[in-house]
Amino acid sequence: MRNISDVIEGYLRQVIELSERDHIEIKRSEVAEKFQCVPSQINYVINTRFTVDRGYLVESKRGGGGYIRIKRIRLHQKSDVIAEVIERLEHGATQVMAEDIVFRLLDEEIISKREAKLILSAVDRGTLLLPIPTRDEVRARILIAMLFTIKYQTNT
Amino acid sequence: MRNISDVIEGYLRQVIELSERDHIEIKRSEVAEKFQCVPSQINYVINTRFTVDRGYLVESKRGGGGYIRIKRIRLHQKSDVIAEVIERLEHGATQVMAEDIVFRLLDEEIISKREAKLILSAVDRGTLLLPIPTRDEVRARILIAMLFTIKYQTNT
DNA sequence: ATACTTAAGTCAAATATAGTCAAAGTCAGC
DNA sequence: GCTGACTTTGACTATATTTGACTTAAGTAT
Repeated sequence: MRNISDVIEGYLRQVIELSERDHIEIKRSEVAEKFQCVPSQINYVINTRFTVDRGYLVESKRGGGGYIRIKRIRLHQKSDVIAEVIERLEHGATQVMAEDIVFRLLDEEIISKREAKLILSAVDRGTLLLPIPTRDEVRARILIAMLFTIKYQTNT
Repeated sequence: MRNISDVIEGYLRQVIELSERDHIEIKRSEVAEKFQCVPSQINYVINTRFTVDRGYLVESKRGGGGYIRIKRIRLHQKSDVIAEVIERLEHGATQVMAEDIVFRLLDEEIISKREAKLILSAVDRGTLLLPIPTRDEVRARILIAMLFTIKYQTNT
């Protein structure tokens, strides 16, 4: 039996998927009601699953007529996605950040599944086996190096 | 009467066998309950019996809705070459060694040109930026991790 | 302006899982 | 009986989720 957070995540993803626009607007209390949970659970789902690293942007408004708006950031220029991602890595990368980024690149079809696995295995904490904060710094450098390789790749 | 670890191993094997999918998900506490043992016994069984060498890959998640997922993996056709190469890496890898190995894998058509570049960029001394001998050790671990990924591909 | 109403946000405690590690137990072979 | 490999056990740790009390912001009525 799955947990409710994953169910809500799946629901929101689907709503975004089926939407004509590039963003959706939800009412926190309604979604909470639909899934029989407290409203702050929706914040939890959004904070843990709809992050910038995963390619989402969230805005909201309180008070009467309030809403939570979730946008999918789909950049069609691959190099833009990579450049953006590299910028986020400048100050070190935790394993979770790395995973989010790699899954996003996979999702955007910039890398293949096999390449994703390759990258993730390279930057896994069990592979690097270095003390923090060196580990996060090395991880960031490896990711940046690999992303550069992908970005400036010749088609041969 | 066999020991409980063997019994649990047999049970899990059977569950995998009967499963439609190539992986199963279990709840550690439920299996422990079923066999009247402490939960960490399940970890013991998994660590000693469902290893990569025996063709399994294990993932898990903690917290509410947590699980342990056991996957079967399929050997890459060229796994012998990879195994041989990994052996050479056991005691650290200089950049030159890494390059030799990657070129050989490319030559044997085990990896693509793009993958070769990806790997080389990850283990470049300018990327790792660590002092010797740590650098050669980390480089070896990264290479081994990536080669393992190539060697063992899951069926999905 | 001020007070009231309606939302969403924050944060920490409670809960639910799984992981690690080392001590203690078991058993086969010498 | 002794030794070593393997197994069993449980205390402690790590991580993810759920819940609710309290806070903050925006709109509305007086």
